[in-house]
Amino acid sequence: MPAYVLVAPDASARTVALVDLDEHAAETGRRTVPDDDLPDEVRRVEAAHAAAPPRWVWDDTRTRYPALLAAGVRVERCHDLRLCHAILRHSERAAASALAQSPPGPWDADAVAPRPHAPSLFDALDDAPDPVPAATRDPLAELRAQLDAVAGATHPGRLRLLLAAESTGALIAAEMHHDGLPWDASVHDAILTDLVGPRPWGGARPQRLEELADEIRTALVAPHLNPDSPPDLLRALRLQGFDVQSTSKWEVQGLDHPVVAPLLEYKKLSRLLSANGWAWLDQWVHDGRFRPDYVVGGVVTGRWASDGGGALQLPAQVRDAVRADPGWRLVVADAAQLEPRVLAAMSGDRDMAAAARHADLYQGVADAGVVPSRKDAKYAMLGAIYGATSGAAAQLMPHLARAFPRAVALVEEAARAGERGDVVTTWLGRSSPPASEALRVALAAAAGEGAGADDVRETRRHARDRGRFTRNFVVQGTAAEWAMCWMASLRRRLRGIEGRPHLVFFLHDEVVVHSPADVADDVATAVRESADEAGRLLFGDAPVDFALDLAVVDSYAAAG
DNA sequence: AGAGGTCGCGCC
DNA sequence: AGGGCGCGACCTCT
Repeated sequence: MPAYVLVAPDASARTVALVDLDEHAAETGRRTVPDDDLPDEVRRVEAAHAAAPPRWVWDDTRTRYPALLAAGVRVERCHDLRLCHAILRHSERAAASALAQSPPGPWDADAVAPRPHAPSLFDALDDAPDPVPAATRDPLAELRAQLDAVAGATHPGRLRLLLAAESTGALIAAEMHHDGLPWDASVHDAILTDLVGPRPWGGARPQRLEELADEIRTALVAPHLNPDSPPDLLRALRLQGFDVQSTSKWEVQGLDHPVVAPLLEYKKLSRLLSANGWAWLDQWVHDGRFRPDYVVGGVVTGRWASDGGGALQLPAQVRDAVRADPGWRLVVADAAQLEPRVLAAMSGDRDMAAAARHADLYQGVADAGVVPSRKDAKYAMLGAIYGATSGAAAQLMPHLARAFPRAVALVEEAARAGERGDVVTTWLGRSSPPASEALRVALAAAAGEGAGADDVRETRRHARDRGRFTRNFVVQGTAAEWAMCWMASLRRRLRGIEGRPHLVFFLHDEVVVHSPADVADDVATAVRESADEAGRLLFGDAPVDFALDLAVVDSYAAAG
């Protein structure tokens, strides 16, 4: 059993204590190490336990790890008390634990002052007190509370895996920020120049956008129209006799008018320019690297969010600027139709798993004769997962329910639970937020006598909204767990490959590894083996394949 | 002037 | 259609 090593701030927060902890046994060997010496101490301990790497237990990877990375230290494993507390606090599977039953304390998010940024000049002027000083948080006591909660949980093994995956995610997020995504600013500049003309001086509109703005004004007979103003645009469209409710792409597309083509192109280009234009390049790309902050656990379902630069929304148009360094390659892999595969595995639906044996799951469903075409299969499957209530997807649902009764029943039950106001839980044990107070009150009122018809209708609508959320939650959340296990497994394998190939990007069901060219094939193998391992870690021997689309490329745009 | 809300649209 | 996000721009309110 590997030793736990605890990093604990003392009252002054200037030193840390290292404690060898054998699970619940008494601590031994407490030693106090000044913050400045921590990188060397970590290096020493990691080397001493190379065979069975220690698990560093600390309050918050976001605040601890960057300094270690800057000093050239990589930690093998950790337990992030902040992230794990958040999971255990809300998980139905640990609801009976002392941790879950205790009142909100210093480890709960809203009680802890966020400290994502480096101390700045203004911190000294900020007289708002830290709601919970770090010294009131006792990492050793919290670790014990968390281990107790896991030990007493239903499915403790799954919960343990979730906490390990989440914590490794925190390590990876910090490492990806540290290493950065290779970004060629000259390629990015060329893409922009090609689309809209050279970068204008100051805040002026680039040439192509100015031309399009003129075309729009002419077509709408509105010489002073500002195409960036939705109200202006809406007024002008209505003056042309169109009964439109908004200026959205979807509504404009349906119109028959000369303004449509230039307006849609204008929207596309101005969007690109404002989101990922020259200003973005200036702000986010330095020394050939894009370094967003990844926010582990930033989405309720367990997906990551990002902070800065819109890292998880990089449009296809600029992906060609992601280039491997000379002598390096990008290994790009995404899990094909991850969510339906996850649904097949978690529901134990063997017929759906058989369809997932096909590298293209949707084609597999079509081939099985469930629906006429691949396109129908995709619509139906996404409809089942997202909760389509109308249109083609809803029409296909009965076919899907007949062919894959267990899979459809799983999402239907999740939806019904959400509509009742219940909490739902992913495969590994992350629970959804509770229903809003408003919904609970409304449900209780609607169940009583004398409820007005309008109120009942409104309550049903609200309940169905939440049902769609909980339906999706169990699948999206479990897919996020699979992805985290995939990435954690990959990280471990990459450490065994020469030349330090490293993860540089993660996007829900897709990873990018920056790899020395001569080991790129080994990396590709590691990516595939990791996907298999993730499937086994979550679902054991469930006969579901997790197919990957994988490419070894110089440019991100060349993948997929 | 600044905060907060909404729209619109990029990604999965 | 239907779930989850982030972010910039515009707009309104204070």
